[in-house]
Amino acid sequence: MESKIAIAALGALAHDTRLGLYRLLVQAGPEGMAAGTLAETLGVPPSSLSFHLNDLMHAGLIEQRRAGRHLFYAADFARMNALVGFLTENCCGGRPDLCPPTVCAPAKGTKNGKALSRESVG
Amino acid sequence: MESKIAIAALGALAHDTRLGLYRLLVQAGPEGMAAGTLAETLGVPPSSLSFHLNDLMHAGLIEQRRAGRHLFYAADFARMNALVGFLTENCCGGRPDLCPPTVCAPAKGTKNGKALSRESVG
DNA sequence: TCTATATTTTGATATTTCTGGAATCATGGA
DNA sequence: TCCATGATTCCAGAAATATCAAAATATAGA
Repeated sequence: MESKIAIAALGALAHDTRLGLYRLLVQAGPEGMAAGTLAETLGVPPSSLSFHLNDLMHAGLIEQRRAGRHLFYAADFARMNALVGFLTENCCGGRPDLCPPTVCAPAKGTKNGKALSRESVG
Repeated sequence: MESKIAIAALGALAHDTRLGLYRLLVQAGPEGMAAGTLAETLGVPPSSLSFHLNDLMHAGLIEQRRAGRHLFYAADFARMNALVGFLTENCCGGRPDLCPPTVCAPAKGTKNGKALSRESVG
């Protein structure tokens, strides 16, 4: 049952538009952004935007809140943290100390845009 | 270009069989497991197994190595760490200190099987 | 109510991904 | 060589996803 939740989240993020949306919302923080702003920023037709926002919501990765005529969306950080925990669960049989240093270790120095660039991906 | 890499990794993990494979390999550590053992453990037909292992390899999430007649697969932890960094990059506009405490924070207490269960997913 | 704005839902088509049996390839041992 | 084992590739049908124009819905203000 838990893995279904994880698969929904991973599948939701595994798409160009939705990944862009999610990363925008991570940057925006708890305040989030209006649908219209997101559509404009990413250049996505309104119907497509709704489709993808809905996908992210069903996956529990973002939340919706109304402010007048605008609908704001914000990232749900707890879900992401839970997802990462699920993926690395029981790493090295639960004995990460028996593994090489870089294995089972959390990412470092990745809060400012250095992640997944050439040096870490090769 | 970077986001294509992330999408490949996320899409690879967003599938029941592949997620099961990856999590098995995370537990197995750097030594990895033989294809046959994986097939038997998950009850997947050989052709399907190859298909999915290949997907994970193309996504850079696992590596292959031969030992006699057996092919061993092992998780590539650096790629996972880079992926997590990419997803949480520039969180709260790069000022996580201005956000509530649980936002932008790395997952905690998730090395032993507690992640993505009811208390963290709600 | 009427109109304008913001967003979602519908629906039909196009594209991609998944599945697993059969054939093929690679290795090690007799 | 020949055979057995371990694993991959090929293939075609089945299933799931993506796209976006058009219609529908929700809200605010005159």
